[in-house]
This record gives sequence, C-alpha cells and structure tokens, in this order.
Amino acid sequence: METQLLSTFVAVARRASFSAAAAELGYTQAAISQQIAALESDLEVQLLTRRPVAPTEAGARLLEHAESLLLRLEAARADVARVTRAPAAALAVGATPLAAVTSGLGFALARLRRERPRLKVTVRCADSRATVTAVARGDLDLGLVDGLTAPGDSLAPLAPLTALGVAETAIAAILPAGHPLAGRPGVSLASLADARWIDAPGVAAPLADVRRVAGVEGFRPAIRYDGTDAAALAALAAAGHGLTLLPLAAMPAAVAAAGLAVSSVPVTQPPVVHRVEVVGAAARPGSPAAELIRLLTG
Amino acid sequence: METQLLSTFVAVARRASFSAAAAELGYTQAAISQQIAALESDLEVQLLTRRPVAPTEAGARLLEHAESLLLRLEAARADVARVTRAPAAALAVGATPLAAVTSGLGFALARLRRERPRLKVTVRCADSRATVTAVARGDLDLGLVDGLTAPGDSLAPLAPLTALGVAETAIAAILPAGHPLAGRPGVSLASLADARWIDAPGVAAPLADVRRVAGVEGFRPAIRYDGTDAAALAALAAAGHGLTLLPLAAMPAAVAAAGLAVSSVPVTQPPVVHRVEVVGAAARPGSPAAELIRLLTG
DNA sequence: CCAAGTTACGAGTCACGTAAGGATT
DNA sequence: AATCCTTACGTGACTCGTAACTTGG
Repeated sequence: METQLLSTFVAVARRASFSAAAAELGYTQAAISQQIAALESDLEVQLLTRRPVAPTEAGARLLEHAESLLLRLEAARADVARVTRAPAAALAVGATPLAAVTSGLGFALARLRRERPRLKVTVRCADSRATVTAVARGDLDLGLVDGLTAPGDSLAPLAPLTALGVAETAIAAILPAGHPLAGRPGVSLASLADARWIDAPGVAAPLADVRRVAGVEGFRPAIRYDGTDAAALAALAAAGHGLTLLPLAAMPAAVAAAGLAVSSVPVTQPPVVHRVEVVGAAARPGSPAAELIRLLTG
Repeated sequence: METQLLSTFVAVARRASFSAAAAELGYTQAAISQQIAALESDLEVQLLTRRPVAPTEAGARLLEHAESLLLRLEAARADVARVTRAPAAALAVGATPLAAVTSGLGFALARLRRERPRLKVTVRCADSRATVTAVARGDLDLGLVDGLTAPGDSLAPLAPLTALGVAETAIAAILPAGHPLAGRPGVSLASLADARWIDAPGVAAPLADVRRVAGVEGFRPAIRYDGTDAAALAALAAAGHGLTLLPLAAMPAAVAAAGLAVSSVPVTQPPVVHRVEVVGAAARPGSPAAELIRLLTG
C-alpha cells in the first residue's frame, strides 16, 4: 500500500471520477485505472463502484484512514523541514469564515500585535479541509476550524495535530421573516428535515454533517451557495430559497446586512453547538503561535 | 515519501544498522543504502548519521511520525479486511506481563466467560510494541499495555486506536533485603539515578522511560534481563545485581517467589504511577471486546 | 585491516502513455 | 452516439543485486 496509490484513491473518491482525478493529478485515465486496480488487488477488495464511481463499504473504511494518513504524511514532511529552516518571526493564521467571526480572532490578533508590534501576521480564510491541510503542511502556524457537535464534544480528531476548543455557541435556523416558525422560542432539528435547505459548504456546516447530528435523513439541498459570505447566505434564506443554520454569534452582522428580512430560531433539539477549535503543530512556549492560542482560549 | 522507504528507514533506525535492517527485510545492504539515500534526497535532509548509525535531529522527527504512520497503515489494512471477513465468535486479547497482573484481566475474563460460556478466548503475552502492532493489524481484538506516567496522564497516544485507562498503581524500587534504603517509607526517583540498575525491557519500564519521568540522566544498566517474568526479575534484584521498578500491585507474587529476600520502597518523587491502558479498534456495542472493556474499566 | 556503508553498473521489473475495446446512459 | 472506464502493449524509468570502492575504528 504505497502512499502514491492512496493519494490517487483519495482523489478519485473525492471527485467521484477517474478522469477528473487524472486531470487533477496529471496522469492519464488509464494510469488512474491501473493504480486503483493495483490497490484493489493488493487489498483483495473492491474499493470503488464504477458508474457511478463511489466508495464501497471497504473503500469508505480505507478513505477514512487514507485521508488522515496523507495529512500526517504532510505533517511529517513539514516537521522535518522545520528542523532545517530557521523559525520565521512571522505568524500565519488560517480560519474558516464563521470561525474567524465567532472565535474573537480579530480581538486576539489585535492584542497580540499590541504585545508584539514587530510581528508580521497574515490571515488566510478558507474551508476547514484546506485550513487543516495547510497547518499540517506547515504553511500555516495555526488554523481555526468550526463544525457542529454535541456540547463539550470535540470535532473529529486530527491525528498529528493538537486541537483545542476555542468557542461554542448555539446555532439557529435562518428563516424568512414571514415563515410560520418565525418567532418561535426554539425548534428541533429533526422537524426541519423535510424543509428545503440551502447547501452552503463554504459557510455553513455541510448538510451531511447536519444529518449526522440530527440523526435523521432529509435536509435535501434546494439550492447551492458557493460563496463564503454569511450575509449573502442569510439574504438567500430571507428570499425564501431555503433554510440554513448559522451560529447565533454570527447572526447580528448577517441579519443587518440582509436588511432584517430574516428571522432566526434557536435549535433546541438535539443539543448541538457550533464549535470552534484551534489546530496547530506543537508550538514552543513563548512563540507567537503559543501566545495566540493563549489569547484565544484564555 | 513512499511507505516502503519509511518502513526501511524505521527498520534501520531501530536496529541502528544498515546491514541488520537489510537482513531483517530481506534486501542487500546496498539496496538499503540506496533507499535511505532516496529518502534523504526527497526530504533534502540527512536523516541518519553513519558510523555509528543514529537518527539526526530531522531523522528523529521523521521517526516519530513514521512509526505511527506505519501502525496506522496496518490498521487501515485490518479495517478494510474486517469488512469482508465475518466477525469471528472469538476474542483475542494481548497483554504485557505486568499489565496482565495489575489490570485484573484474569478476573474480568473469568466473568466474561461466565456470561458467555461459548466464547472462545485466547490471551497472548508480549511487549507493548508487539501488542499494539497486533491490535492495529487486527490480529488481536484488544491489548493491555502499561507504562510509567504522571497520575492521570495517558500513555503516548496511538493515532488510530482508542485507548482507555484501566488501572494506575504506585511503583516501588526493588532492593535486596539488607540495602541501606530498605525500610524507608519512600524514595525519590532522582536519588536513585546513580545506582546500578537492571535493564529488563520485557517486564519493567525501559530505563529510557525511567530517565524521562525522573527528568535526570543516569539509570545506567549494570545487567540485562531479557525474560518476561517479574519473579525472576525480583530474584535478580534480591541477589544485588541492581535495582528495578515494579508496580506495588505486582509485588506480593514476585516477593513470595523470590523467597522474601527483597524489600520494596515506594517511589514518592516525582509523582509517577504504573498505568495500564486497554487499546483496541472501535468495537461494536455488545461485542465480546466491548464487554471486556466494560468489565476492565467498570 | 576489518567491518560497514557507498558507488557503479547491468538486468529485470514495473508503471506510465498510447490506443483500442467494452459498457452504460 | 457519447462518455467513461478497462485492457493490451510497447517503452522508459526505476530499483534491485553484484561487485568494486571507500572510510572509519
């Protein structure tokens, strides 16, 4: 099981296509086909169905491991590289859009720059996967990622990286102002399973995650929003294109931008929160990264 | 960075020899040399010093990642294999010698067999590394491993496997009956750094671990004991060959077997305990493995 | 001077690309 | 018919083993 094969397996599974993966990785389709065949013959199981291309039961198991394995491989390379490279007097932070808002990153960075005026700080906004990958590669010193969990539960643990909880806030369903549910004190997630939903993986939690925490099927996307802007998402919800979930802490800004035509109803069942975690490689005490972690969590 | 290369790197680092690793892996020395050279040129760092063969700073970093990476690779293979293979109505448990004694494994297994008389149980005794590897490979359903930590701390976390604390007991230094320290109510670990020690990696904690928890150098081996029997180790200590550390819970049996010619003094500084953890892949609720975990921890 | 790792070189294998073949929509 | 994956086959690169070379204790 060479890492090369695992890497193309992940690419194929993610794109659900041999040819798309080939284009992505710079191989021909035939090469991809051969690599998957080699992997399947090594493990003596079919890993992917063809037409449509989707992981089998065994493939799903492997995929879980492979993603974390490849992440750790990146981390190993970065860790080794850190030995030779001198520690830069700069701090690179990544964050998902909602994590940046609800973690108080802005305030923490302001205080950090007051304490260390000469420190160069760069912030990069991206989705959770890209942020974690960048941290693992060493491109970022720290990343703030978010997701939906039960209160107190951590997000899916990330093998080589340390993760610390930064904030947990209640979530709310965003509705048009005239919606029947508007004004209710709370709502159960399961009761919204059959509503029309906005699929907004760049901002809100992926609908698959919503299904997982709700424990029921449903939450079918009626429309997809590919941006990273919570206000734009709220505007779509206000216009009645579908529902979405946002942390209450992110609401004021989004509501204001949408012209107050929306209403938010806290989700009360099951107990679910929007959680933000800071992930990073082991940071030396006193380093800018360690300092920022202290400011974020303390 | 292919897994093949990482695997030979780990073998070379562990044996501290290219030729020994070659013999172990069934290659020629030249091939090993080429593989290490390829890895070093890929990462653009020297990973090993030659004569003597030892990890450099960068190599040590890579080694940490590589061992856990290869373990996880085994786990991935086992996980995929589990999908096809029908779940066996048997339970395979591994344990280190001291873990088996101090965890109450015998009692837990007795109760389990009373609850499920038809269940086939096999127990395998080996060192921590072998036990963890076997669990990762799926050869064992559960493993009991032990080590020295601060109270409440877990042992070094193992990426893909879940670990749960089972028992923590105080440790004691084992001395000949007439030793000046015999009869003292307690002793600090650091004060024993310059004594003669028995290196017994098959039973007691490796001396490197003792150094780590004591926080000082020393603890040089005067004699090596390669067996896995605590009583034999206690007998060596009684005969004055050197000191060793054993959990207090394992003492009665060992002392009785050695004919009472030994004395044990609890280690009081720093706060250190002998901790036993049960490790396993995710077990379905109601499975024999889950049941045994409940009996061990509950 | 011997043990142990490196380098050179030839041979076999392996993985890729091209191209043709089949299956599914 | 078009798309997409698979199979066949030739070529090039890679990796291994043999053997000569080098270096350090």
